[in-house]
Amino acid sequence: MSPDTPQPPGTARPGRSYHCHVEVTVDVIGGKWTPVVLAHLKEHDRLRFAQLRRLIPDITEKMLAQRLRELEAIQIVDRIPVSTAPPHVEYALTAQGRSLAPVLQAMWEWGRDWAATNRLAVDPVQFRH
Amino acid sequence: MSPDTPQPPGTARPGRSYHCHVEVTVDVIGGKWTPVVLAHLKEHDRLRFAQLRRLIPDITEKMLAQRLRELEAIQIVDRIPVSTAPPHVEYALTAQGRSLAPVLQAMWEWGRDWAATNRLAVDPVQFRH
DNA sequence: CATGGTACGCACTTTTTTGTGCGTACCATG
DNA sequence: CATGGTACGCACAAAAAAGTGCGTACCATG
Repeated sequence: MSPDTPQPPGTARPGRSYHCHVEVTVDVIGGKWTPVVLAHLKEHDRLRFAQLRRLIPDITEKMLAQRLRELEAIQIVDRIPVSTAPPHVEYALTAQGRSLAPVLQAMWEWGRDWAATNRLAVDPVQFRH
Repeated sequence: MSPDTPQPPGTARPGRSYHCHVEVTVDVIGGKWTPVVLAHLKEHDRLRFAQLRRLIPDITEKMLAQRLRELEAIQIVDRIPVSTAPPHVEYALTAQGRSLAPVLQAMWEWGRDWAATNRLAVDPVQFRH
Protein backbone atom coordinates (compact mmCIF):
# COMPACT_ATOMS: atom_id res chain seq x y z
CA MET A 1 0.00 0.00 0.00
CA SER A 2 1.94 3.05 -1.28
CA PRO A 3 1.64 6.32 0.68
CA ASP A 4 0.27 7.98 -2.45
CA THR A 5 -2.69 5.69 -2.60
CA PRO A 6 -5.60 7.25 -0.74
CA GLN A 7 -7.19 4.93 1.75
CA PRO A 8 -10.74 3.88 1.04
CA PRO A 9 -13.14 5.65 3.40
CA GLY A 10 -13.60 3.93 6.71
CA THR A 11 -10.11 2.61 6.97
CA ALA A 12 -8.41 4.90 9.40
CA ARG A 13 -5.78 2.28 10.01
CA PRO A 14 -3.50 1.27 7.11
CA GLY A 15 -3.34 -2.46 6.59
CA ARG A 16 -6.37 -3.05 8.77
CA SER A 17 -7.60 -6.55 8.24
CA TYR A 18 -11.20 -7.65 8.68
CA HIS A 19 -12.53 -11.08 9.42
CA CYS A 20 -16.12 -10.16 10.11
CA HIS A 21 -18.44 -7.52 8.71
CA VAL A 22 -19.26 -6.27 12.19
CA GLU A 23 -15.60 -5.29 12.56
CA VAL A 24 -16.07 -2.95 9.60
CA THR A 25 -19.07 -1.25 11.17
CA VAL A 26 -17.24 -0.86 14.48
CA ASP A 27 -14.31 0.65 12.62
CA VAL A 28 -16.51 3.24 10.93
CA ILE A 29 -19.02 4.19 13.63
CA GLY A 30 -17.30 2.97 16.77
CA GLY A 31 -16.34 5.11 19.73
CA LYS A 32 -18.18 6.93 22.42
CA TRP A 33 -19.82 9.72 20.46
CA THR A 34 -20.15 8.84 16.79
CA PRO A 35 -23.22 6.62 17.16
CA VAL A 36 -24.85 9.26 19.36
CA VAL A 37 -24.20 12.05 16.89
CA LEU A 38 -25.54 9.92 14.07
CA ALA A 39 -28.62 8.98 16.06
CA HIS A 40 -29.53 12.62 16.53
CA LEU A 41 -28.91 13.42 12.88
CA LYS A 42 -31.16 10.53 11.97
CA GLU A 43 -34.03 12.16 13.86
CA HIS A 44 -33.76 15.53 12.19
CA ASP A 45 -33.59 16.72 8.61
CA ARG A 46 -30.71 19.05 9.47
CA LEU A 47 -29.05 20.13 12.68
CA ARG A 48 -26.80 23.06 13.50
CA PHE A 49 -23.58 22.49 15.40
CA ALA A 50 -25.06 24.30 18.38
CA GLN A 51 -28.22 22.20 18.25
CA LEU A 52 -26.19 19.00 18.29
CA ARG A 53 -24.14 20.34 21.16
CA ARG A 54 -27.26 21.00 23.17
CA LEU A 55 -28.81 17.65 22.32
CA ILE A 56 -25.64 15.91 23.49
CA PRO A 57 -24.88 17.76 26.72
CA ASP A 58 -21.84 15.75 27.77
CA ILE A 59 -19.91 16.07 24.53
CA THR A 60 -17.12 18.63 24.22
CA GLU A 61 -17.13 21.00 21.27
CA LYS A 62 -13.81 19.56 20.31
CA MET A 63 -15.16 16.00 20.13
CA LEU A 64 -18.29 17.11 18.33
CA ALA A 65 -16.37 19.04 15.71
CA GLN A 66 -13.93 16.21 15.27
CA ARG A 67 -16.61 13.53 14.89
CA LEU A 68 -18.50 15.63 12.41
CA ARG A 69 -15.39 16.31 10.38
CA GLU A 70 -14.56 12.64 10.20
CA LEU A 71 -18.08 11.69 9.24
CA GLU A 72 -18.05 14.38 6.57
CA ALA A 73 -14.73 13.07 5.23
CA ILE A 74 -16.21 9.61 4.68
CA GLN A 75 -19.42 11.01 3.22
CA ILE A 76 -21.76 9.86 5.92
CA VAL A 77 -22.58 13.45 6.86
CA ASP A 78 -23.09 16.57 4.73
CA ARG A 79 -21.86 19.88 6.07
CA ILE A 80 -23.98 22.75 4.79
CA PRO A 81 -22.84 26.34 5.40
CA VAL A 82 -25.80 28.68 5.79
CA SER A 83 -25.36 32.42 5.18
CA THR A 84 -27.78 34.00 7.58
CA ALA A 85 -27.34 36.39 10.43
CA PRO A 86 -25.65 34.96 12.34
CA PRO A 87 -24.14 32.52 9.84
CA HIS A 88 -23.92 28.93 10.89
CA VAL A 89 -23.40 25.43 9.61
CA GLU A 90 -25.93 22.66 9.30
CA TYR A 91 -25.27 18.96 9.25
CA ALA A 92 -27.35 16.23 7.68
CA LEU A 93 -26.98 12.54 6.96
CA THR A 94 -26.10 11.72 3.39
CA ALA A 95 -27.92 8.92 1.60
CA GLN A 96 -25.06 6.72 2.67
CA GLY A 97 -25.44 7.97 6.20
CA ARG A 98 -29.13 7.24 6.15
CA SER A 99 -28.29 3.61 5.36
CA LEU A 100 -27.23 3.44 9.00
CA ALA A 101 -30.82 3.93 10.13
CA PRO A 102 -31.47 0.25 10.90
CA VAL A 103 -28.29 0.10 13.00
CA LEU A 104 -29.08 3.27 14.89
CA GLN A 105 -32.71 2.37 15.35
CA ALA A 106 -31.81 -1.06 16.71
CA MET A 107 -29.25 0.49 19.03
CA TRP A 108 -31.78 3.03 20.26
CA GLU A 109 -34.40 0.41 20.96
CA TRP A 110 -32.01 -1.97 22.67
CA GLY A 111 -30.63 0.83 24.80
CA ARG A 112 -34.15 1.87 25.79
CA ASP A 113 -34.99 -1.67 26.88
CA TRP A 114 -31.69 -2.20 28.67
CA ALA A 115 -32.12 1.08 30.51
CA ALA A 116 -35.61 0.09 31.59
CA THR A 117 -34.52 -3.36 32.73
CA ASN A 118 -31.60 -2.00 34.70
CA ARG A 119 -33.25 1.16 35.93
CA LEU A 120 -30.89 3.56 34.23
CA ALA A 121 -31.99 7.14 33.97
CA VAL A 122 -31.98 8.43 30.42
CA ASP A 123 -32.75 12.12 30.24
CA PRO A 124 -33.11 13.28 26.67
CA VAL A 125 -32.68 16.99 26.11
CA GLN A 126 -35.72 18.69 24.67
CA PHE A 127 -35.11 19.67 21.06
CA ARG A 128 -35.07 23.41 20.49
CA HIS A 129 -34.95 25.04 17.09
CA MET B 1 -23.78 6.16 45.62
CA SER B 2 -22.07 4.17 48.42
CA PRO B 3 -19.26 1.75 47.49
CA ASP B 4 -21.35 -1.08 48.93
CA THR B 5 -24.12 -0.58 46.47
CA PRO B 6 -23.55 -2.74 43.42
CA GLN B 7 -23.83 -0.85 40.17
CA PRO B 8 -26.62 -1.83 37.85
CA PRO B 9 -25.28 -3.84 34.94
CA GLY B 10 -24.01 -1.78 32.06
CA THR B 11 -22.80 1.09 34.14
CA ALA B 12 -19.07 0.62 34.31
CA ARG B 13 -18.72 4.27 35.22
CA PRO B 14 -20.27 5.50 38.47
CA GLY B 15 -22.49 8.51 38.01
CA ARG B 16 -22.67 8.02 34.27
CA SER B 17 -25.43 10.14 32.88
CA TYR B 18 -27.38 9.33 29.73
CA HIS B 19 -29.22 11.67 27.46
CA CYS B 20 -29.97 9.28 24.64
CA HIS B 21 -30.72 5.57 24.55
CA VAL B 22 -27.97 4.99 22.00
CA GLU B 23 -25.48 6.14 24.65
CA VAL B 24 -26.64 3.21 26.80
CA THR B 25 -26.06 0.68 24.04
CA VAL B 26 -22.62 2.12 23.32
CA ASP B 27 -21.79 1.88 27.01
CA VAL B 28 -22.74 -1.79 27.16
CA ILE B 29 -21.50 -3.14 23.83
CA GLY B 30 -19.02 -0.51 22.76
CA GLY B 31 -15.35 -1.04 22.08
CA LYS B 32 -13.35 -2.82 19.46
CA TRP B 33 -14.13 -6.42 20.26
CA THR B 34 -17.39 -6.79 22.17
CA PRO B 35 -19.69 -6.42 19.16
CA VAL B 36 -17.54 -8.88 17.21
CA VAL B 37 -17.58 -11.47 19.97
CA LEU B 38 -21.34 -11.08 20.30
CA ALA B 39 -21.84 -11.39 16.55
CA HIS B 40 -20.07 -14.73 16.51
CA LEU B 41 -22.01 -15.99 19.52
CA LYS B 42 -25.20 -14.96 17.77
CA GLU B 43 -24.37 -17.31 14.87
CA HIS B 44 -23.73 -20.36 17.00
CA ASP B 45 -25.63 -22.14 19.73
CA ARG B 46 -22.47 -22.38 21.84
CA LEU B 47 -18.83 -21.63 21.23
CA ARG B 48 -15.68 -22.70 23.05
CA PHE B 49 -13.09 -20.14 24.00
CA ALA B 50 -10.72 -21.64 21.45
CA GLN B 51 -13.35 -21.54 18.73
CA LEU B 52 -13.98 -17.87 19.37
CA ARG B 53 -10.27 -17.22 19.32
CA ARG B 54 -9.96 -18.84 15.93
CA LEU B 55 -13.00 -17.08 14.54
CA ILE B 56 -11.55 -13.74 15.63
CA PRO B 57 -7.93 -14.08 14.55
CA ASP B 58 -6.76 -10.61 15.55
CA ILE B 59 -8.03 -10.70 19.14
CA THR B 60 -5.63 -11.50 21.98
CA GLU B 61 -6.56 -14.16 24.48
CA LYS B 62 -6.42 -11.52 27.12
CA MET B 63 -8.98 -9.34 25.37
CA LEU B 64 -11.21 -12.28 24.55
CA ALA B 65 -11.20 -13.54 28.12
CA GLN B 66 -11.80 -10.06 29.46
CA ARG B 67 -14.71 -9.30 27.11
CA LEU B 68 -16.32 -12.63 27.88
CA ARG B 69 -15.96 -12.11 31.61
CA GLU B 70 -17.57 -8.71 31.40
CA LEU B 71 -20.40 -9.96 29.24
CA GLU B 72 -20.95 -12.81 31.66
CA ALA B 73 -21.00 -10.38 34.58
CA ILE B 74 -23.85 -8.41 33.02
CA GLN B 75 -25.71 -11.55 32.01
CA ILE B 76 -25.46 -11.13 28.29
CA VAL B 77 -23.35 -14.28 27.99
CA ASP B 78 -23.55 -17.63 29.77
CA ARG B 79 -20.33 -19.42 30.62
CA ILE B 80 -20.82 -23.17 30.63
CA PRO B 81 -18.02 -25.40 31.95
CA VAL B 82 -17.95 -28.75 30.14
CA SER B 83 -16.31 -31.76 31.79
CA THR B 84 -14.92 -33.70 28.89
CA ALA B 85 -11.43 -34.76 28.01
CA PRO B 86 -9.97 -32.25 27.61
CA PRO B 87 -12.31 -30.08 29.70
CA HIS B 88 -13.26 -26.72 28.28
CA VAL B 89 -15.70 -23.91 28.63
CA GLU B 90 -18.52 -22.97 26.31
CA TYR B 91 -20.10 -19.59 25.88
CA ALA B 92 -23.60 -18.79 24.71
CA LEU B 93 -25.81 -15.75 24.52
CA THR B 94 -28.39 -15.49 27.27
CA ALA B 95 -31.96 -14.56 26.39
CA GLN B 96 -30.96 -11.02 27.24
CA GLY B 97 -27.95 -11.37 24.97
CA ARG B 98 -30.11 -12.65 22.17
CA SER B 99 -32.12 -9.43 22.38
CA LEU B 100 -29.08 -7.85 20.76
CA ALA B 101 -29.70 -9.81 17.57
CA PRO B 102 -31.34 -6.90 15.67
CA VAL B 103 -28.40 -4.64 16.57
CA LEU B 104 -25.79 -7.19 15.57
CA GLN B 105 -27.62 -8.17 12.41
CA ALA B 106 -27.98 -4.55 11.34
CA MET B 107 -24.31 -3.94 12.07
CA TRP B 108 -23.31 -7.02 10.08
CA GLU B 109 -25.38 -6.02 7.08
CA TRP B 110 -24.22 -2.43 7.13
CA GLY B 111 -20.61 -3.51 7.43
CA ARG B 112 -21.04 -5.88 4.49
CA ASP B 113 -22.43 -3.12 2.32
CA TRP B 114 -19.86 -0.58 3.41
CA ALA B 115 -17.07 -3.04 2.71
CA ALA B 116 -18.44 -3.74 -0.75
CA THR B 117 -18.86 -0.05 -1.56
CA ASN B 118 -15.38 0.79 -0.36
CA ARG B 119 -13.65 -2.34 -1.59
CA LEU B 120 -12.56 -3.56 1.81
CA ALA B 121 -11.44 -7.13 2.07
CA VAL B 122 -13.34 -9.07 4.71
CA ASP B 123 -11.96 -12.55 5.16
CA PRO B 124 -14.11 -14.57 7.54
CA VAL B 125 -12.43 -17.55 9.13
CA GLN B 126 -14.05 -20.85 8.29
CA PHE B 127 -15.85 -22.25 11.31
CA ARG B 128 -14.36 -25.45 12.63
CA HIS B 129 -15.93 -27.58 15.35
C1' DC C 1 4.89 -37.62 38.88
C1' DA C 2 5.25 -35.44 33.97
C1' DT C 3 2.84 -33.88 30.18
C1' DG C 4 -0.57 -31.72 27.41
C1' DG C 5 -4.78 -29.13 26.68
C1' DT C 6 -7.57 -25.35 28.13
C1' DA C 7 -8.67 -20.93 29.82
C1' DC C 8 -7.48 -17.63 31.68
C1' DG C 9 -4.89 -13.69 35.40
C1' DC C 10 -1.27 -10.39 36.42
C1' DA C 11 1.79 -6.60 35.87
C1' DC C 12 3.12 -3.65 32.89
C1' DT C 13 3.33 -1.20 28.36
C1' DT C 14 1.51 0.80 24.31
C1' DT C 15 -2.03 2.70 21.67
C1' DT C 16 -6.16 5.01 21.10
C1' DT C 17 -9.69 7.90 22.45
C1' DT C 18 -11.40 11.54 24.84
C1' DG C 19 -10.94 15.77 27.37
C1' DT C 20 -8.90 20.61 28.72
C1' DG C 21 -7.73 25.27 27.99
C1' DC C 22 -7.08 28.48 25.05
C1' DG C 23 -7.11 30.83 20.92
C1' DT C 24 -8.49 31.66 15.98
C1' DA C 25 -11.18 32.57 11.86
C1' DC C 26 -15.23 34.08 9.79
C1' DC C 27 -19.37 36.67 9.45
C1' DA C 28 -22.62 40.30 10.61
C1' DT C 29 -23.93 44.44 12.99
C1' DG C 30 -23.74 48.96 15.31
C1' DC D 1 -13.33 49.78 14.84
C1' DA D 2 -15.58 46.83 18.75
C1' DT D 3 -18.62 43.40 19.74
C1' DG D 4 -21.11 39.18 19.51
C1' DG D 5 -22.29 34.79 17.53
C1' DT D 6 -20.64 30.64 15.45
C1' DA D 7 -17.71 26.87 14.65
C1' DC D 8 -14.10 25.21 15.10
C1' DG D 9 -8.20 24.14 15.56
C1' DC D 10 -4.06 23.40 18.31
C1' DA D 11 -1.12 21.61 21.81
C1' DC D 12 -1.09 19.14 25.25
C1' DA D 13 -3.00 16.08 29.16
C1' DA D 14 -5.76 12.51 30.99
C1' DA D 15 -8.34 8.49 30.66
C1' DA D 16 -9.61 4.38 28.59
C1' DA D 17 -8.86 0.54 25.81
C1' DA D 18 -6.06 -2.69 23.95
C1' DG D 19 -1.77 -5.28 23.72
C1' DT D 20 2.58 -8.01 25.51
C1' DG D 21 4.94 -11.48 28.00
C1' DC D 22 4.70 -14.50 31.19
C1' DG D 23 2.87 -17.43 34.45
C1' DT D 24 -0.93 -19.99 36.84
C1' DA D 25 -4.77 -23.05 37.76
C1' DC D 26 -7.43 -26.82 36.57
C1' DC D 27 -8.37 -31.13 34.47
C1' DA D 28 -7.26 -35.52 32.32
C1' DT D 29 -4.07 -39.06 30.93
C1' DG D 30 -0.04 -42.15 30.82
